[in-house]
Amino acid sequence: MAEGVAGGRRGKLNRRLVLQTALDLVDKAGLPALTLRRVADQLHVEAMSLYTWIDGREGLLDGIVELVVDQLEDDPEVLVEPAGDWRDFLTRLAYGVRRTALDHPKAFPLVATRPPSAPWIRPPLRSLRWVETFVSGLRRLDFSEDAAVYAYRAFTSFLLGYLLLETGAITEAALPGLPDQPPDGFADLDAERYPTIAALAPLLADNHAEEEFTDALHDLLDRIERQRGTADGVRQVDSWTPDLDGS
Amino acid sequence: MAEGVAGGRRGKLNRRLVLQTALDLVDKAGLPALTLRRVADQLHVEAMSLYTWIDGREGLLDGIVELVVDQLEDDPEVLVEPAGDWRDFLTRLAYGVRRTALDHPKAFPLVATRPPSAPWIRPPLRSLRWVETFVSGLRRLDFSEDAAVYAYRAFTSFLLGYLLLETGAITEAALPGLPDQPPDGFADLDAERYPTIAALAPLLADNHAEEEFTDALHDLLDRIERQRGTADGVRQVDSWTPDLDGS
DNA sequence: ACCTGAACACCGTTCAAGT
DNA sequence: ACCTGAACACCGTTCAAGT
Repeated sequence: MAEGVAGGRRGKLNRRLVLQTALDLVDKAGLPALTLRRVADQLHVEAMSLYTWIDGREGLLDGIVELVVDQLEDDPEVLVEPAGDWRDFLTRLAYGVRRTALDHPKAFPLVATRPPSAPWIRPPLRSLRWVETFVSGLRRLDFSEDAAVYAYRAFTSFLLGYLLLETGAITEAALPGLPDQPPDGFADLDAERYPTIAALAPLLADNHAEEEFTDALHDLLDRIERQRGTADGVRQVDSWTPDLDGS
Repeated sequence: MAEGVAGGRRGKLNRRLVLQTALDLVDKAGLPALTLRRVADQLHVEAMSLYTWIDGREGLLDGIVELVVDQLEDDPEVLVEPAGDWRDFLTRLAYGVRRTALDHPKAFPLVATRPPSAPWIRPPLRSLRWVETFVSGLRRLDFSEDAAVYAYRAFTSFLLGYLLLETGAITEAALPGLPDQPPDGFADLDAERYPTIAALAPLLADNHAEEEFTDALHDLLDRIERQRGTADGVRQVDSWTPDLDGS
């Protein structure tokens, strides 16, 4: 079960090794189990040694997010340079992000909630590289500037909400519940107070995660296509005056 | 700025007072600042006294989520019994959840990521009460069982992704960045490596949160309406055999 | 029934010291 | 340049003791 790097140190420490060990720990034992001292233990090293490679606990968390997000680049299905049409481009990207999330369900809340380094970098596509890949890809596929930015926002909202719920449904087996119950959570339901829930229990318990993802993605792409067809960007725009601030 | 209850204890402790003090602390100082000892300090009490009212730190976090989610019931715009059509019902609910989220942007990640008590209870509508309200409301408005459950899933995914990003964009002013820069985050951008981002900087920085919410909600309702019109629930269903497990 | 004092295990982080 | 030992402040949680 995802042994990864942890378990014994070979050679010297390095940033990548520290981050991978931390991610392994989260994957196995969950976020609350992640402490500097435990990561250090795995590496047969003292906790203070980690400070050479990461900027404290906060820096470690950022590094884990970095590792998860960068993993997307190793996915052969995801195309950094769009080859087909834009629907193909975004579909491959969406499934790639989903695979990454499902690979690390316990780390995904971190990807979702760590404050990004700039307000316009949106989880789960939270790196300059992926923002550039996304918008430049769409620009090359004849999206207007407005449409590309609109698509980036809609795409990230969709992925974030959807995947956070899907990974969450995986994760929450680790609860203080009774261990010998079926994990549906309907066993102790008060059917008097919640009659509709009781009636819909089999439907609610059913899990069609992948089909729902496919359906919702399809509708999202339709939405992006529709918006792309309209004249200007997000509704009536009042302040598109392109005054570049900064340097 | 949202003084709330904290600052001095009048009378005896109680669960509500403990939770409200904790929520105030998160609203003001952020999640990392939340410790049992600090909550106790605010109440002029020792940390151990809290254990009478909450089940440790984990219980405190769950209680905060409870408080935020329950706040929705006090929103006069939100109708627990649907009065108009289903679009009105869901629109009021959506804006109500959004108001709640924007009231507590720093607590919203908690609402989003705390493991729910059952896998089919989906943030941010994460209480039996709200699940019941949602599905029974739609059932009364002539939604089929399948359509009501489908709508619940689509609605929660949408709200979660959208509001987590909107509240996140508010929160992340508390970063280790230089304090005298404009907070756009474009100042130190490497325009060579990220030319499209640089070109789209003004568009990316622009914030149309409310219009985007309105747009996306509109499309979501269309999607629900479309799905409602189709024959069965989520695509071709293979296992709708209603075998009620549990007691 | 409710709150406290003392204690414990564990945590992140520092700093001077080692190699 | 990299790692460590010792120390510190702070944390959650326990338990017996107070009222």
